[in-house]
Amino acid sequence: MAAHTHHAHGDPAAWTDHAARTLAEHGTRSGGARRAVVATLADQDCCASAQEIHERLRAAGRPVGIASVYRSLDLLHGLGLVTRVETGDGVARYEPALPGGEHHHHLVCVRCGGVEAFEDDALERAIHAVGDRVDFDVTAHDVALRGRCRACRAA
Amino acid sequence: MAAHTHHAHGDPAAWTDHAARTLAEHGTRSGGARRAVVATLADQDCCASAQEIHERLRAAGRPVGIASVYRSLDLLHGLGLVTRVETGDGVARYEPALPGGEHHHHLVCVRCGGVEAFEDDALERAIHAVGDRVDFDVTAHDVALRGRCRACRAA
DNA sequence: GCACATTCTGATAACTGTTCTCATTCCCAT
DNA sequence: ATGGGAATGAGAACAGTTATCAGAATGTGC
Repeated sequence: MAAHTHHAHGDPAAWTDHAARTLAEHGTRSGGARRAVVATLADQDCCASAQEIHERLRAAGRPVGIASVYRSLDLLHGLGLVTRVETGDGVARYEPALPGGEHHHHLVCVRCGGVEAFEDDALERAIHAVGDRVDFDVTAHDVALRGRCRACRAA
Repeated sequence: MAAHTHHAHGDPAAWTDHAARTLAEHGTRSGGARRAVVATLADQDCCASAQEIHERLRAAGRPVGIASVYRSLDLLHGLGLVTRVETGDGVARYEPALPGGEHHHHLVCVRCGGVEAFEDDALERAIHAVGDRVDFDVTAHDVALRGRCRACRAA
């Protein structure tokens, strides 16, 4: 899992602004801890767990209580500002959700636990078709493909 | 979540036999606890958590240590005899995996936590197409649609 | 059928990720 | 500036899962 400078979610600043606006509209106050969590989310390439965010903040010299990290993520998720991703190892991961609704899905390596993102229009269309067909008011979906990443395939 | 007599996985006895055979080939001994877990899995309509299986066994007058339930599920999963399903509430659920590879996906109600199953060929095709396109050795996949079930939509 | 090596089992302790509690701090409308 | 209420952080509490270990069950070779 190398660090990337590329952001799969578009301009980080755009999402940060969008998040700040939505939070303000919701009537929340702007505390330092949540602002730090939002900044960390905006700056990440793919999904991160609460503990990873907590650790990243501590490393950046802006320690935030773990409870505040969980609280912030919960609030952001409730407002639709982040997507919760389950990779199957029992930890919840989060990533910024763009207002437009564009999103990606994940490839999870069963060996190293690494996560990569992919997008696929045909897959989205198939999922929406299912949603229309079914007696269920579908509001979200997620897809995880499991297997071995390039590095782990060799090993 | 009403109990159904319909089995989404075909003939329960067929899977039970398949499981027994695979376990024997793998060189495991046949203890009572694991046999009871296999029987419970075979008899269920959709995915169940370890704790649900534990409870079901206790209710049926065949109590099994919770550790044995987890151990059995882990072994069965390792042999590809069960599928692990993540519904997003932090608990792992399991259901029999048929040898042919036929499988379904899940509709998760975000309100009551209920789970329903669905199948869709177009979705499967789209997923396989992604698997071929991507630099990842995909061996499994799962899809969860989230929303409100019929009952919770009204509430 | 019997003895034996091994595996399986179950009670319980330990761990991990997450949520709850509550006293304190901080934000911001007034 | 100040007062009321939300936000924060430390730590306790919790749930699901995994590890440990002594005793019971399995099945193989005789």
